Amino acid sequence: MEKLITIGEAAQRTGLSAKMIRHYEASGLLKCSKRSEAGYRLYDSQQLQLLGVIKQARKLGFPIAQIQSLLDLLQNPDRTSREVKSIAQRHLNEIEHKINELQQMRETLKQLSDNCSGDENANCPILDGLCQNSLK
Amino acid sequence: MEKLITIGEAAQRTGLSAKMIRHYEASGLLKCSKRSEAGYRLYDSQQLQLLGVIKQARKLGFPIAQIQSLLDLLQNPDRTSREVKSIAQRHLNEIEHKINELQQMRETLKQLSDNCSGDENANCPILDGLCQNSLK
DNA sequence: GTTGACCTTACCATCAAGGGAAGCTTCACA
DNA sequence: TGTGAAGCTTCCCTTGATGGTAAGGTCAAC
Repeated sequence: MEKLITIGEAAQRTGLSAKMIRHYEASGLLKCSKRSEAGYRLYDSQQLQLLGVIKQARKLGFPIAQIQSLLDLLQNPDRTSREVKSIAQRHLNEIEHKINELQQMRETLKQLSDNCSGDENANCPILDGLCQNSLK
Repeated sequence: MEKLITIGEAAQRTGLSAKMIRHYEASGLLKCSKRSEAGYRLYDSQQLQLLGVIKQARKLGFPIAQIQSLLDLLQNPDRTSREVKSIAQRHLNEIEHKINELQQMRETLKQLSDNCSGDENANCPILDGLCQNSLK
């Protein structure tokens, strides 16, 4: 006899919020199979495990759609690690792209900021930089 | 006699989309002062300049609310560069925080990915990593 | 005078997350 | 047995920057 838990306990165990567990369900990630007579969602330990996977994947920044694919692969014994790695690689590229964008911003902003005295004076290289005419 | 331009030309000159110029106006960033008889927005060169500032600031990732403050300071002769620098510094911290988060994700993901053979095998360290039981 | 490019407003979607309302259920304790 | 608190349900709204689309008015060139 499998122990079933309510959404609140599942939330506590996984570190997700009950709100988000319902949201993931609505997004098609993990449909809850059982309900109590009163309509409460009931999760077994396998589903709890999958919720844990969702939590970990979100922590790594995977978008819902990719988590969907990962969950599918996880539950498919015919998967290949190539398929999994491909998803991870795509996400890794995405992450690196974002890092590059942010580093670009940081460099530019840091240069402007370093040139700014930050005192009572109205003159400001940061504003000057923003006014730099890039108009066509 | 100042030359006035329509939103389409302003968009072209600044690199913003007409859509976003209207959006910035709705957000209170830059209200367009003049309309043609037919109701078309008309921008003078000073406003075009400010739109350019908005464009540059967005390029650096500043959120609308901070751009609001920057525009206010830009147009206020009594500003101090300290105020400007403070805004830039806050945003810089924000950027660095995001970079750190992403780098964290990258490291973890890269480790998992490097351990994955990416072949026909079903066994996959990436999935194993995601299943890593973090349940309470 | 018609066509095509441009403008207007208004509404909807994205993405992950959360807020809050209104109403039902469960449980513990007096 | 009653009551109150805590937990659950669904539904709708908000965030932030951006884009899409629709329905309609305007302007200029041919």
